[in-house]
Amino acid sequence: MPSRKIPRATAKRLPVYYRYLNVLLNANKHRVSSTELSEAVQVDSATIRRDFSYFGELGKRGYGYDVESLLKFFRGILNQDKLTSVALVGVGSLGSALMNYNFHQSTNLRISAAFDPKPELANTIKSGIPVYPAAELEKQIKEQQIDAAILTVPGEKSQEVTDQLVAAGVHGILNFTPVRLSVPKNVQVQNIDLTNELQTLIYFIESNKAREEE
Amino acid sequence: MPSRKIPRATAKRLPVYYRYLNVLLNANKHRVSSTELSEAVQVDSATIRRDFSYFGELGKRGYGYDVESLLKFFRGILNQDKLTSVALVGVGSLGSALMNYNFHQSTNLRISAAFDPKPELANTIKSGIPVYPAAELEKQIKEQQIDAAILTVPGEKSQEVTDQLVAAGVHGILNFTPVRLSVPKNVQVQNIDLTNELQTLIYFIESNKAREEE
DNA sequence: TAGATTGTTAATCGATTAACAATC
DNA sequence: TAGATTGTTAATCGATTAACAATC
Repeated sequence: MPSRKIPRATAKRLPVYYRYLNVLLNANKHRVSSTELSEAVQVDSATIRRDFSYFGELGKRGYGYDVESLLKFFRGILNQDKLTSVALVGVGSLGSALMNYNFHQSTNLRISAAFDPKPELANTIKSGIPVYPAAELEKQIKEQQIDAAILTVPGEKSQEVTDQLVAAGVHGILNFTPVRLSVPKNVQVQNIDLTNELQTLIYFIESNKAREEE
Repeated sequence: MPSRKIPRATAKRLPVYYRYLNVLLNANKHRVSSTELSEAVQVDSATIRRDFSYFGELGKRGYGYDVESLLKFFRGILNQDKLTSVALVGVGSLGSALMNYNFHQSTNLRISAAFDPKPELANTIKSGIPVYPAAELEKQIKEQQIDAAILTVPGEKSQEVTDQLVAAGVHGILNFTPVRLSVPKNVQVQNIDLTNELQTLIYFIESNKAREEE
């Protein structure tokens, strides 16, 4: 039902488009051109048209794109037409913050189960999400047919927990630990390394300064 | 003292290399080849050699790279030879988690000031970091000569706060809000959009499944 | 028809990688 | 010298973008 092979760079922009289309809908706009979109999402208009074109001829020449139908289309592409349940493993301070984070408000995603080995957390409810002991990980993930997990455990535990997640049938991991996980090739990993991001930012700032001093 | 123009993709990998070199140092390894490094950091060995070569001839043919001297070199490149102070604006649950996050352990970075408009937080200390009222933002940033800020305010406030940060002299922002900030071109922004990351992950999982069913 | 904007061709750019001469 | 591994050339790949014919 979707289409051929979508470039990775395009896939990463889809949520950006999707979000802005929702903004337009709420503002009661019915049409939008690639140029208008371009300004709002800071992506070149030709790139936007190219991105859209991977999915077919979604616009009308001389007119632009119909907000509602485009939104409806992307809703399907991004699996936003059904609720997706996600697990979170590691209820430390970052994990807790993410449990409290409102993914659900803007998307059809929710964290439906959290796991942590600390006995005092077992079988409690945090930010409306049940917290299970680590031992129940496989059972719950299978029962709830969870496909994706957010990994916020300490780095030393991350590979071990990953193996358990994979064994339980998870196909994607959003990895907040600095460890490069090894997973079978049918499992997706997206790394979010906060230290690296901050370090890179500092690097760019400093090299920018150096460049300006010329 | 550094060198010419480093490609963006290379710059983003520098912290990854840096971290692993520290691991090697702690493990008392004195030399490493691009092939060994490649396995650990999951980057092609030719890419690693190319990356390093932007900074000069850092290795010895037939031998590899000397861990200690490479580390020393990258320490300079990544400004890890001096302490860098960073501000955090928006002490919500994500902000609090980041204040508690141990950037400082693995790098020479620390959050030295946090800001929040909530009166009950003003002039308290959280996770060892002083929290100032929003009104003191410009004053503190200037006094502490802070160059980079972590932005964890609600999306609606983000542009306003960004303008204040820029006015106060900040040159880089790690933006956790979904808003695409507009900043002067001498200011760096790195976006970390958690909702997008999760949505993209789900997209990849689903399209992988679709591909496997063939 | 005149004006606007798409979808796509072709050019360009940036990043990755295979392969190997240089050399420790 | 023989073996190993770099640094770099050249090829390839993937992503971006200018430009414009197609067409609403």
